[in-house]
Amino acid sequence: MTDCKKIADLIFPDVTETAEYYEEKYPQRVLPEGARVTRFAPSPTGYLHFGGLYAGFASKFTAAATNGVFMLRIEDTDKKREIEDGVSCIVNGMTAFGIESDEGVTGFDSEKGEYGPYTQSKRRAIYRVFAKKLVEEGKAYPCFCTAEDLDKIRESQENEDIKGYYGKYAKCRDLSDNEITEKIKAGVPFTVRLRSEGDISRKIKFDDMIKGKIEMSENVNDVVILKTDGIPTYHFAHAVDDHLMRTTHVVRGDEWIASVPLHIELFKALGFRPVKYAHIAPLMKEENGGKRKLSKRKDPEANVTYYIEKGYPKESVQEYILTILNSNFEDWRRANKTESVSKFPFNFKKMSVSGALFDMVKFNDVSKNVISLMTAQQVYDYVTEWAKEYDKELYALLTADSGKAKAIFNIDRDNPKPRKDIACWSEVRDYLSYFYNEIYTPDISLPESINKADAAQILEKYKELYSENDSKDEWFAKIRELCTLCGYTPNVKEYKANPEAFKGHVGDVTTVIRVAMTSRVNSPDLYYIMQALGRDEVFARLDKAINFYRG
RNA sequence: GGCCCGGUGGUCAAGCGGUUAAGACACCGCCCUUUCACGGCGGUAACACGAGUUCGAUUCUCGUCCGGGUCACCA
Repeated sequence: MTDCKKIADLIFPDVTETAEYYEEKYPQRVLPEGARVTRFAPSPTGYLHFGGLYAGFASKFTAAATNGVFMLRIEDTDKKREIEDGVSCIVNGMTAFGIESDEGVTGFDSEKGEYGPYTQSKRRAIYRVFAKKLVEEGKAYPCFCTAEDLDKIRESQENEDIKGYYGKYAKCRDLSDNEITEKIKAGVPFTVRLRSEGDISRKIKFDDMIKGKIEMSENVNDVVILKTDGIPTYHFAHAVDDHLMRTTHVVRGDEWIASVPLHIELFKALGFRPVKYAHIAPLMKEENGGKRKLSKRKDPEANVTYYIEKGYPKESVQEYILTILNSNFEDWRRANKTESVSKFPFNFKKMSVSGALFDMVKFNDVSKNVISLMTAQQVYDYVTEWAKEYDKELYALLTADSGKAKAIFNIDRDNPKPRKDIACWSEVRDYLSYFYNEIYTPDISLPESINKADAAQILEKYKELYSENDSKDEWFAKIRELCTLCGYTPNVKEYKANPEAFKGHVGDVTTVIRVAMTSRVNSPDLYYIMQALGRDEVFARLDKAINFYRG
């Protein structure tokens, strides 16, 4: 007859508290009906992954949509993989993209909320209380197998359908009290394993919020719950933490589905009520015509700092994440053009069951739309804030004459059909380079349809006509006049009806002027550009172009 | 290999027994327009395959194939 109590005391001489103490310390939350308590629980093992942000948003939105609570918990139980500023990477990444937590870690060594600590390494004592309880009840036991022992077991299981520490492979499952006592007294390192009561022929069923009903065999593995250093594994920490923090819904990557039977068994063994799960499919990346998981190592866009460096506003990131997170988001957005995303009724049922391809083209489109709706002032503020850090030269240029900069950003912006030119702030330098000689590198080569002699003629005539005091209508009237003067027609329809009669139409003429002014065939309204440039610069560029075309 | 999940246009996706199989991005064309855009209209393009069940399957069942995940003292 084994004396579990004795073994437990032997293993956990440091434990003085009881499970009941913690049950009382972290009482059931008092929340409105249907409120969900969720958490984002990353490990500080590297930069914040876009997929992590994606899952974090899903957690955040579901809590927000139900007036629940959203927590940030740091899962730092693997000291080997941890990196130094891992926690700040996570916290900064979340604030940069506007995911605020109601409770949890707020920075290095700081947190808020009544259910903490929210950093697993600070919860060691708690885990040990519950592990001890399991040992006392005979539901867990010490295991003295070494890494080599385990390797051998693995090798011997090559032809086994079920791999792991169970049945005849679970060598330490039935050690006698004496053996255990001796080894522990001798200081032999050990882990604590769950004594699984699962049966492979029995099925467990659970209802995933996203994937629906799933049926799997019960867990049979005596998995380790406490490592040799006394720190819990993910599985054990998950059960203890989410129970004590009174989490109702666990949103996580679907790589966890396979361990749900284990988690359910753990909750049961601990006497906890299981949480509800929502397993999210991973974001994919296209490669050689195939799909693969967005990779931290291979894909720069997997790192959220990529979006910060490129200067994507957080609104764009949120908007895009929502479009791939909930299939009806775009419809909602069309119906609620200016509404804050926090008003969106987020719903797991509208989530994709399989992994979506991360589409940079679509993301840029979404971002252009978001930015097109901003005012010139907002754009200016965002750009300068970004440039201050990532493009000091641009920052200096913009802030030296903020009036000019805002006027530039305002071109074609304060109207019902704003342009959609900018996807991120790092594109701004190129977008407005021609307004600033300091960063402008002219390249006034013409499209093939226009020859240099004609271009030079247009420009020469235009020099005689242009006046910086013209109103927009007057300016345009002169462009039309210029067309006629040079053998072009101001009327596009007329040109199309009779292309032989003209060298081209007004579009060609403005293209010549546009190229001379901006080095591009595509730009915002030319009139305002020329206004912003000023008389001297306009003529200087006209002359320069004429000389260039005359050779 | 065992177990789990998935497979609708190039991409993301609605639809869940009877539909001309939505919509968005991309692409093409037209219209609007002083240009460039924006916008509007239209177009190309899809139910992986094979059997069932059914009066009728994209929708249900089974099999095949393909993709993904998982089988650690990592999370």
